[in-house]
Amino acid sequence: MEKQSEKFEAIAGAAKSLFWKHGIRRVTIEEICQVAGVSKMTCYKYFSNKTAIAKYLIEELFESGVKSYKEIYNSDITYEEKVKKLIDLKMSNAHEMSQELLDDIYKYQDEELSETIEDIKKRMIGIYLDDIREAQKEGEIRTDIKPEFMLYFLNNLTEMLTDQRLVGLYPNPEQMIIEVMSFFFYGIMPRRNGK
Amino acid sequence: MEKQSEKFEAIAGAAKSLFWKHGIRRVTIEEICQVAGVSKMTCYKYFSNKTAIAKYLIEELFESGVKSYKEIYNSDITYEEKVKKLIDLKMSNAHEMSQELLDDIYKYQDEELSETIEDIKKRMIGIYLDDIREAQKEGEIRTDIKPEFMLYFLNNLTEMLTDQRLVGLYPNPEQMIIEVMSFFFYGIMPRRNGK
DNA sequence: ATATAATAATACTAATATCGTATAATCCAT
DNA sequence: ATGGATTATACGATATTAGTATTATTATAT
Repeated sequence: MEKQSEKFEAIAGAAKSLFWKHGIRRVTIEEICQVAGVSKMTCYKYFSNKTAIAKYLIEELFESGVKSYKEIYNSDITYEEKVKKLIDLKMSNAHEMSQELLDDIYKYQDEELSETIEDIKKRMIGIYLDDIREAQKEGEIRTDIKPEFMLYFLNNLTEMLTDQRLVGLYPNPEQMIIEVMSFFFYGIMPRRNGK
Repeated sequence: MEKQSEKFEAIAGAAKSLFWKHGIRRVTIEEICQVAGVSKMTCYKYFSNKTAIAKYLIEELFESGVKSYKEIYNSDITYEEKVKKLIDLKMSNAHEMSQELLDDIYKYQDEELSETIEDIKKRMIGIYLDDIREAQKEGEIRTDIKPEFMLYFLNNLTEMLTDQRLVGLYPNPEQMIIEVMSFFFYGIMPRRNGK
């Protein structure tokens, strides 16, 4: 898998646009080659099969995702700001891999691909949980909250933020995020003084 | 092809949503059955094969399209109003069959399906041309314009109206249609008096 | 210009997927 | 309970796709 080759990128790009549109099952190698403007032989030079392409794309997506996440998490802003920025990030990247595509991948029933995704999920959860625990140590979050609960709740939150029934209640997404964030940090009790 | 059966509609609906999303080639009969919640045998009871389903859907679309068109064309409003309403109709129905789907159908290389579409195109052109000629007789349109040119130009117009480069020039689609319509009816010369 | 490496084009077989049908089991209204 | 419709399952025939081998073409460096 030698990277930064023009052909390699062409194949990856073509595969991504096709996979993201139709799922993996429906797309054939030859189709990818055609869109990439590359012969089948060249494709097999870089990837052993369709799964390998999908695996590469998913891992690449994960890596760039973690990179963006870490950039925000390690930046020198308040915790509240970080959470807000992370939510913004997640919302703007919502199209990156839709639930529909994930479902399609699972339906595709490829052992290796499913494992890759499970593995990535575990790694992401690990990263998040570590950071939550760190935040607890730093006094940013109440320590009597289970990190796992917090993570679960955050996931739920991002789902809520794309739910049209909620979105419709606010004049714009910004307003919605501010209100949800405020609830997330301070609960429903009247706001206390200071931080 | 007995219509108004529950199963029949389920199959047609499932096929439509799948075809419209992925094109015809990528979708299998069994997949349609699964989404429709119907067994394969039942599917074959109503349709002899995938092409037959697609053909039915396309013809149905055409018929309802012609119906909407005729409703507007035969209504008791000015010609200018009719054209505006027809453009509105076409724009709101733009998703009904995208150029992308049409391309996909041609790529699918099914003789019967291509013939069906060609046939429908011809019938639509016939209807439009007849109505244009009638409008010329009624004095609604200059008689020194070839009906075929007018039809060609109208098609071009509707394409323009979905072109983002044009859409971006106006605060809203309404404004755009008004300006384009005005140009269509009166050309670029300063507006004359009366109709 | 020529040799060399990379890529494309073509053809091909094996594996896989899909089609379309037959059959038996199941559901469901009367 | 019975008949009609539907499903579930299995199946062979067909079509598609995967992956590889071979030859032709193109690009590139010398």
